[in-house]
Amino acid sequence: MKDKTTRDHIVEAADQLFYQQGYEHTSFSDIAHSVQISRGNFYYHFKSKDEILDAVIHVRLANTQKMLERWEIEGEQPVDRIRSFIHILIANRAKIKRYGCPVGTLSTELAKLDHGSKDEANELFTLFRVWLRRQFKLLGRKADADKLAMHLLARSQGVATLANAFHDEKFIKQEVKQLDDWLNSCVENTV
Amino acid sequence: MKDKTTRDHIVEAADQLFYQQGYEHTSFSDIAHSVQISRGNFYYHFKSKDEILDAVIHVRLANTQKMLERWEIEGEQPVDRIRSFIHILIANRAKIKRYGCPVGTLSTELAKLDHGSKDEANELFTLFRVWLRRQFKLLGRKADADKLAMHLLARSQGVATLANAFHDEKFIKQEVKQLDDWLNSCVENTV
DNA sequence: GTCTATACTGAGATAGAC
DNA sequence: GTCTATCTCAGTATAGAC
Repeated sequence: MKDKTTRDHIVEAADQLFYQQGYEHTSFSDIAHSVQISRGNFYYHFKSKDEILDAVIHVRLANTQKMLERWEIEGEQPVDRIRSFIHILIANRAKIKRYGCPVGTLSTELAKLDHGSKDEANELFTLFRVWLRRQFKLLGRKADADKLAMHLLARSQGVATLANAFHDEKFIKQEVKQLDDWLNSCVENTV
Repeated sequence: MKDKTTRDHIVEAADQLFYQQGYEHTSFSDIAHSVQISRGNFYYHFKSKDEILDAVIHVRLANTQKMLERWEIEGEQPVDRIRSFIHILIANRAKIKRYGCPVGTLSTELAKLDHGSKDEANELFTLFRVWLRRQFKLLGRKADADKLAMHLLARSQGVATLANAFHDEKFIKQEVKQLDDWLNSCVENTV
């Protein structure tokens, strides 16, 4: 479990590079150079760039799933769990400022390329959406749980996009404060 | 004024293609094919792809400026003008569903490429930001006008990103309704 | 001012030696 | 499992004919 295979290293490097430079702009040479293996070598591990993307997406899906489960355990109340989601904006603010949201930017890029894996990439959004929806239901907002989940997702995306464009971390904090207030008002309006 | 030059046609075609396919993914061949000229030919008009991007950005900046001036004339009250901004989400919903927001997606892509023109592309955001800020000030929200402008920009971006990912026009309408309510509450809380 | 021919570059991909 | 060598192909760019 602890010894990472070369394949794992490739996926890990590709994951980072796809986030930082974008999928299309990242070449085999970039990944090979990052992993310190020859270009030809990793055709032994992956037959095409699409295959690497597929592997990256599945790693991200698995990691996201694990994170959500962790939040579920750590947060006693649904409100606390939703707050965990909101506060990744703060935790990851430096990276968001530089590269945007890893979920949103990949989704946007693959949509433009009309790439075959775009639906799988959007599953990342769905993972969050379903999880948030469940938390809002547990909160007592059965009727509009999905609406609230989508609203929160959209707000987070917008914050990431603008923080990236304006290179502004303070804006993230400003908006997170408003999101906290919004979340509290959701609790008060519980049915 | 009415006879468009070949150069204008190239910029127009590039503008569309950059929006639909992304900047990097659009090749010279794509543009040449769209304008019906030979590939080699437009090196007469533009020395590089970067130059075309630059021209496209400047056309977008000019068009945006004109649109903002139009809204300023058409809308009697600042509230009406801000509402004009909110409702481009509705007017352009079909394109947003397919390609996302033209401002946000270009900004995100150029940030990842670390492209030299990224700051110019972000000027598009600034144009909206400054204009919205002025409207909020006119509304009587002098103290937090910029905060409100950025908040509105972020919300719009988020809506566009998610509508694109989930291919969902109804979501746009749902969120625009909430933005209308939010705008009304801004007026009520006027100092 | 427009087009053809051509050269250069780098990315994606394969074969086969070690 | 890793390497080098090599191929193809598309995108970028230039020179010069018409």
